[in-house]
Amino acid sequence: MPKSNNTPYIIMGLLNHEPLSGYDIKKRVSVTISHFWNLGYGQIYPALAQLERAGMVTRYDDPSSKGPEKHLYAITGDGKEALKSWLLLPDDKEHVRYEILLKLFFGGRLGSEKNIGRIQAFSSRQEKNLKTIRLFKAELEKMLGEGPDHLNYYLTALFGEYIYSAYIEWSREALKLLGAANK
Amino acid sequence: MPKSNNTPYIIMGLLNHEPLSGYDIKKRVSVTISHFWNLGYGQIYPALAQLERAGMVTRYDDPSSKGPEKHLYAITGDGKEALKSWLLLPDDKEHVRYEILLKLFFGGRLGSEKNIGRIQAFSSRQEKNLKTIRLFKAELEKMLGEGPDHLNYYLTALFGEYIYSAYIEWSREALKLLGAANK
DNA sequence: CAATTCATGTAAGGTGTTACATGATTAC
DNA sequence: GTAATCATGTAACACCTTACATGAATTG
Repeated sequence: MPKSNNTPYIIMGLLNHEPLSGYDIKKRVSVTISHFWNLGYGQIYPALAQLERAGMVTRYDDPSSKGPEKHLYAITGDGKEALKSWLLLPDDKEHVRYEILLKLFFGGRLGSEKNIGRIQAFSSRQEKNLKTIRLFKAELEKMLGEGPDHLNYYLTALFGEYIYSAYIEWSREALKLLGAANK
Repeated sequence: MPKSNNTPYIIMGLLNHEPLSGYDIKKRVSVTISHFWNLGYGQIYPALAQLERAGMVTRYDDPSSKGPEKHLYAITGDGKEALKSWLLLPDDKEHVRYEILLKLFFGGRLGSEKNIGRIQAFSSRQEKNLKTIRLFKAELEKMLGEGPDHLNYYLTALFGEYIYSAYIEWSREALKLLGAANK
């Protein structure tokens, strides 16, 4: 999805709570927003350098770090402003890409076994995702009273729960239809 | 999502039924698989040229076409083989990107009005998508007896119905929670 | 007669993934 | 002592989007 470039805003959104290193950012992203928007190191480190050049964040070295040097980044006033204007913009439509549906769509002549196996693997993957997001959601539920942020975090976890459940329900229905056609 | 390069296989999958032009392919994609994998002209035309060079498709000019010249492409034996091996490969995990969740996640301090408006716009969009996919699904339902392909097409439309419905249900629940927090 | 659709393609630029390179510290 | 984790970054490449360029035929 070129032309969006949300990467710097994701970073600034995280830095808006506390200073973090590139490595920290990657971990935060992995456990929270990676379900709906993932980032790699190859995006994070260059974006941090660019944000620093633009005066959106400032860098300083963590004195308490052992081992490799740790660079912490903090958001500046300009960064906060930029983050806010981005938040006020309307959101672009969602982008999805399901290779499983591509192979299902074109794989009618493959025999139902192949298609059944494919859907079963998909369903198992989604069961795992559902478990993960439910743990996360349960954590957030405990903190719902603590300010407006937690409700919003909770809503994104709830989204995941709805979607993963829908994947699983579709799988069950699809397997039923394929099984019936097989006889 | 670089490194997948499913574009040529999508094209060959479509050509496996009948010869088509680049323009035709774009239209087919739009009404069928665009819900889970879209392609632009900037991908289709170069991919067709490359497939021709690789001997996967052959090109000939449509004699019956009026106006601009129309180039039809047909799949070759090599192309059919390549398509089949791709179909037998396991599928890569799904890739999703929801800008709305990004802005929800970071937008807790914006005030619930903004967040409510965002979700309402999202929900309307999904209502439209749901209507579209239901029309498509109804068409396919009529043809379910006509060979194994139609069941598979139907399953992808069913997927869309499940997902769009889940989006809408989540929206309703999220709006309820935001409304309650607002009081 | 104006707008839309038919029809093909290229070029530029941005985004995202993967592999590579490096090395210290901690846990088992 | 070996594996995993901490930690930073670069480079190459592939992919995708957008804008551009062109022009005929059809529909209202």
